Amino acid sequence: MPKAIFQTIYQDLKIKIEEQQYPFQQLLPSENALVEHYHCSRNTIRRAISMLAEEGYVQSMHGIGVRVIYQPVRQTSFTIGGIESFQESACRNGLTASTRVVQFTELVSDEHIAEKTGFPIGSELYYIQRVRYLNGKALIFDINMFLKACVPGLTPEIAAHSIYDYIENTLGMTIVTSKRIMTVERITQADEKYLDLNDFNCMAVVSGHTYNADGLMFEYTQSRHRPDFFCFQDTATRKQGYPK
Amino acid sequence: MPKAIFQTIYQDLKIKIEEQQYPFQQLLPSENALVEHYHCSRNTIRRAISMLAEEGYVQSMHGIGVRVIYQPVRQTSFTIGGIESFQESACRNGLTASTRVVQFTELVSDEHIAEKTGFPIGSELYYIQRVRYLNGKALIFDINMFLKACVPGLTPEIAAHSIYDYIENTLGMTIVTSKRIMTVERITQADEKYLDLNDFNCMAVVSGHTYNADGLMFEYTQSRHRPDFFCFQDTATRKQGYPK
DNA sequence: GCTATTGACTTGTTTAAACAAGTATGTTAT
DNA sequence: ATAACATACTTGTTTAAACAAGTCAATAGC
Repeated sequence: MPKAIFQTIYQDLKIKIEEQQYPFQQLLPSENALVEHYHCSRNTIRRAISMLAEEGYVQSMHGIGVRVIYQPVRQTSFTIGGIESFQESACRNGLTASTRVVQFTELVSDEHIAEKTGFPIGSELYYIQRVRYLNGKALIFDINMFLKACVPGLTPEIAAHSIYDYIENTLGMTIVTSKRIMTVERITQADEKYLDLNDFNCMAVVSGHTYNADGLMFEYTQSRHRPDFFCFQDTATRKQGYPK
Repeated sequence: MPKAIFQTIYQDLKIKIEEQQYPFQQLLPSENALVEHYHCSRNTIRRAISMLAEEGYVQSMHGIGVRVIYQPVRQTSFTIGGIESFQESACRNGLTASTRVVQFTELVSDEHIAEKTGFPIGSELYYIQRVRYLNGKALIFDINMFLKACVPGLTPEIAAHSIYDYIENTLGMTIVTSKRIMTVERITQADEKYLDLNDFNCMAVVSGHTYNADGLMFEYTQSRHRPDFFCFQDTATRKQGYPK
């Protein structure tokens, strides 16, 4: 439900670019032209455009215009982007997804856990292990740790469905920022035990720290993907005025 | 060299956060307080803050303030971020780097290459293979393809040093946007031939398309990393007003 | 024919103002 | 005591305006 004007314009432009009404390599209408079209101020247009630029849809050129650099990508594997739940990602990738909870316990953060996850020593946590199935194949092994105080009433049943759905819709908590680190690690015994591995000896691992609307880190997640079903997309823009 | 005011404020706040003058979990001074401090408008302050939020340094909370969520990260392996050359990354990670050019040829894009790289069929390209050494170990295998028309006069000597340095400082071209895809792939014969692999049967692969200031894609790169020396960091923020 | 300049575009930066909306802390009335 | 309200903060959105700076093409002057 985008209520803000800039959100509406952003979405509208985005769709038009994806549908190639504004084709690859062409210029968008000038900011002033868009101001007339959408009946808003130039600042609002610029905000929408800057969001598109961040996502690698367009690129502004001083004195020239705004060029479309979006090209449709064929999705072959399981693509990760933004802050999404497993359900959302699976849906976007057009795959049938299911989840099996293989461990659901509580524990208290000790020195070793604190070092690895960033939870202060003594924090009470839920510890969850889940196997994710895509089109029937066991491809992803998820380890989640939640601050118990932030996610009260979590059950294995909820974990089997969607924890994010529970957090956002039942608890009414908003997820805002997620910091993630991608690495490639050797397979573990748990990987071998639970997943359908094809003689791979490595896994694509996404480790993430998630913050709620209060700026409190309430989740640490490690998501271990079988290499041939893993894909992560990113767009980087060069900062102007780099040091030196 | 930040000339813009918002750049200066952004850098100043960033340093103060990194030095923990504004510690983790605390609130920044309010926007109005910062307006007084920096003698600028609120919009300019907000722009600096929004840049920090994008990088996962702070998180704004409506009606409350702006919370610092930056925590120093220990850099264990070779970290990739932003748009950086190999030289820049190596320097930031405190490693000694060297490069060996193992192939330097020209070729013309055919159907197969066009499909994989996005260069139009018939484009004249430089094709370069390089082995990257970190602290003396062969850990990264790079494949680069450059639009010959955009990077004239490229030589193996330049490739052994820094192509980005040549592009930006000698040719005066500006690199603006880079779209990257991270995957994990099985090792190839070239990986085995050139790199010091420790019985890994996978590589961390970063494939990237780079655009210059004209919005023209002029580079396709595939960078193949030995898993234990690969790390990619990312910060995602949840979009408000998500569809439905 | 060539160069220099002008002018009409484009995007980039900054300001000032107004109002909306969320949060916290009072005080008041019940 | 508690609920309701006022109010003084906070950040969020939008507008209008002015000027800077980059690009491009037509034009004027040589």
